[in-house]
Amino acid sequence: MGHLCCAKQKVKRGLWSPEEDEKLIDHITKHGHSCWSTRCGKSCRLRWINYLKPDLKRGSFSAEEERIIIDVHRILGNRWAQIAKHLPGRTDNEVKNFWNSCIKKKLMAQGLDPKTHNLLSSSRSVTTMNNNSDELSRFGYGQSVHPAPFTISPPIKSFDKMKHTGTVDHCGFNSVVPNLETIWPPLIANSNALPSHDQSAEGAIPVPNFQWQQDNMISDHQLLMGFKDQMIDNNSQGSFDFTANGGSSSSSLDYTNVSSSCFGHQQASGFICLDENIWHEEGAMGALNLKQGLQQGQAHQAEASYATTLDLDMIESAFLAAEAEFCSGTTSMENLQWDC
DNA sequence: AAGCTCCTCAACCGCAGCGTT
DNA sequence: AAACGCTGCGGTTGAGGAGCT
Repeated sequence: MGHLCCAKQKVKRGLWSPEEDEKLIDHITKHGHSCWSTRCGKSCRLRWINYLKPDLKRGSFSAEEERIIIDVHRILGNRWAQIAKHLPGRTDNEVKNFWNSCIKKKLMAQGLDPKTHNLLSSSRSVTTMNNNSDELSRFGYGQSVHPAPFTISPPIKSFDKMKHTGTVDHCGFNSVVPNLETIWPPLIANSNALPSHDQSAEGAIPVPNFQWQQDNMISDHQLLMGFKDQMIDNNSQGSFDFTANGGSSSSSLDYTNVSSSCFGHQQASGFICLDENIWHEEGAMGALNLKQGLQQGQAHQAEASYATTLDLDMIESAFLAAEAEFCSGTTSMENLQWDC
């Protein structure tokens, strides 16, 4: 490996000796980390950032860290530095190595494309989604499916698709769309239906099942569902949780910048963009589980307001702001949110 | 024990963006 | 405006260790 600047400066390259590490630590202790000179500056900087900094967490990644990496990667892609900001004590290099050596393989073993987090299988030929057992079993519903991570599209891309692809033309999306109801009118909700999802999660409040339909799809790969004016506890943050119908798996969506509102507000609105693998993994049915902050007894109101008017410009600007905040690392996955 | 393969991860490369001259 | 240097990032490499035959 020829490091250009090293070759020019005729400085040492290769693995670092303990003595050099000591020297570097000593130098930084005395002079700070803004003066790189003797060894190649670039190499020193890297050594410090990736290995010597005192606040670095060593050792293997925890299950929680792994989950965070997968979840953030789903949103940001290979932006390792951004991902690492959500893992205190971990470096971008470390996260990248862990992804390449471990997580990638795990996802592939689950039949998921590590780049898109979608199913690798090309058997996606949804034309009509009926609530019958054949259709449901075709998409895994009612069977024992492996726990499926939910895939959330990067919000900006979602909007690009919504606004610019022909796929949504039939929904009238290219014209001025006064409300989201025009693109997902048939969220069938039966207010009397009993929830059948996992209610064991603390604070979970069930809402009636609804049925995914092709009309709810905003592109070949995405579904859209929305909510409006959901009652929120004044003192808590509203967050939303998708739970597989039947309770086979649960994946928090808190961080997906899909939830909205809530501090100091009584009501929240927003929408959720879901990738196709939810369709596949969870079958035709899903249940929205309003996890925390919602007041008991408000489930019907939440259900009834799925398909009501939302201002797209407002949502887009909220998305942009949320993404910027999220990418800057100033917002953790747990509290990413915005006011509507 | 030797040889081989596979895996991990520290380190390097090349590029882009930014500030300074 | 152009040249230059610095910094930060994502992709890639390869040394060394573990495991297997």
